[in-house]
Amino acid sequence: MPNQNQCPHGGDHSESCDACDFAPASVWSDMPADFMTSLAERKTVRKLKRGSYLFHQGDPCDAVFRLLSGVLLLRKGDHDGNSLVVRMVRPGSTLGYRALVRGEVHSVSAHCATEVVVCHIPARAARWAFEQNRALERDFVANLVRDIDQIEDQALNMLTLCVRDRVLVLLHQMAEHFGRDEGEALCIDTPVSKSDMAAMLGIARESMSRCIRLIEEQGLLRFHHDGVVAPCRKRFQAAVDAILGEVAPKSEDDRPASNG
Amino acid sequence: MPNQNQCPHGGDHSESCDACDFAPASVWSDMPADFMTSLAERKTVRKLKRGSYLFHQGDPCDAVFRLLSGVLLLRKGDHDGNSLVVRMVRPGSTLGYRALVRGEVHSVSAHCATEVVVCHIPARAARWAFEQNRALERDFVANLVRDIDQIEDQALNMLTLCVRDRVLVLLHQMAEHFGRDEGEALCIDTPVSKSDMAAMLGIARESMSRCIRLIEEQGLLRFHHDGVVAPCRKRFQAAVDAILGEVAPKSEDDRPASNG
DNA sequence: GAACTGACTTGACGCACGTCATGTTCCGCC
DNA sequence: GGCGGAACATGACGTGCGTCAAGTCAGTTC
Repeated sequence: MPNQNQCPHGGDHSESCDACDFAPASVWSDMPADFMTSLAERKTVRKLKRGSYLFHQGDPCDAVFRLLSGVLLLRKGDHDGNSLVVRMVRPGSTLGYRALVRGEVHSVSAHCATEVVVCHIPARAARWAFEQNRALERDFVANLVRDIDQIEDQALNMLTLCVRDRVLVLLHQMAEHFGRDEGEALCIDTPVSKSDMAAMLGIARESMSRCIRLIEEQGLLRFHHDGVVAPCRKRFQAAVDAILGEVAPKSEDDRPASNG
Repeated sequence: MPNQNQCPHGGDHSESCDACDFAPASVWSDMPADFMTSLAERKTVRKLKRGSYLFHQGDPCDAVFRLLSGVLLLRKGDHDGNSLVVRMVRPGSTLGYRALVRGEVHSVSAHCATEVVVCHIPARAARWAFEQNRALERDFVANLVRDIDQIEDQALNMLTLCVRDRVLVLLHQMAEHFGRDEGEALCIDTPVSKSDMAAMLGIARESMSRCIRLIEEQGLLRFHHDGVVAPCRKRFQAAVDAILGEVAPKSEDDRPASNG
């Protein structure tokens, strides 16, 4: 992968907002400078506290957002405690695009799992940007497709896996973005609470607790209040591979599968 | 060796091929005539028997398809019996677009629940079409977004609803497209078997059977080998409303359902 | 420190649903 | 007609997980 263009926020711009969108590995990263400057004039930065909402399910969609820092949880259902977390949004992602395309209302609520900083791009500015720049739109579509794939995979996991396996898979996914190696071990700085994780998996908080104990007894992971540690990364990886291997064999070999 | 009637351009189907994409309520319907003519030269019609596959999970994506008649089930998992049905594709829909965007392989298998006729549009022709016609691409993206919403709703239902409710909701969705009024009653000509429905809901076939008996005892529906009948449409509707009202307190279901 | 509060844990219990095993019905085929 | 194989149905049984109810722990406030 091409390693990486630095953020050109060399001090030309007084606000962090002006720098935000030049982060690497973003749909915005390849846009011409004048285009970005022009876009920068139309956007603002917002900071939200943990627990607050960026937008609610049912709100009209009047902007797209790029998440600069923190973690958002997209919740569906009643915007009170019992909702289900559809997706976790990490820094660098842009959201609200779907509702923009639909031109309707948000189908999810965006809940701040941590303190959050977002770049707010008004719908008109976003539409203008797409009009100006077809490559940008293409990138968004590609993101959209990735989203669907992810959602489908997740839905499949939810339906086919038991709670223990769901927890392991979720933490494995989190490790991709929040994990760091420490010798043999793998430390995952989970940005969300255990309750939130339960909501992401569509399970009861109590089940989550029981499951945590089970996983700890099996020696796969150790849970602390500020994160999760896999004492042996390979063992953890092997466990996850075993889970996902069963669901999607994907290989060509037609096993006899003498079912029944 | 399965004898898939691969129907090349020519023979009896050449005419229907040229006509196929001009069906109303389609992403293709607003395209200029010369554009469509040009596109028509690049596509072919294929006919597949019930039970065969249009493409398999893992196959490279080399085309998009528009379903002309019949019903396809997009399955995920092992391509044997135990797979889960991710989505049902009805005539008029175009599929394979996501894999085209990704430029990778199909993430699902397309299984013919009935005899099926599709219009086969090679990937290059599709890309050419998008290049030529931005509105077409926009429409596809809009479809994509609708897909996501649908998948998310479905996933939410799967997680939150009990089996009985899932069955009722599924049949309610089917009624939108395959239902017809007969006085007080509502007849749903289900294009898929009960086993397939079970796979769509992620439940065991036996659970489906038990659930059918329960629903019949409650007088909501009556199942026959060639379809399902709701003796009283309003009562059925009320039952579904009660189910969805709890889960999604937002505004009512607003699907154009313009396709026939 | 004590009291309070929210996040998490633990146990008891029940039920919905999957699994296994065995009918039953339907339908094509010789 | 009778046979054989799908598709479906039914019953027995085990269990995973949700629910309820209590208990523990950590961080806050006074």
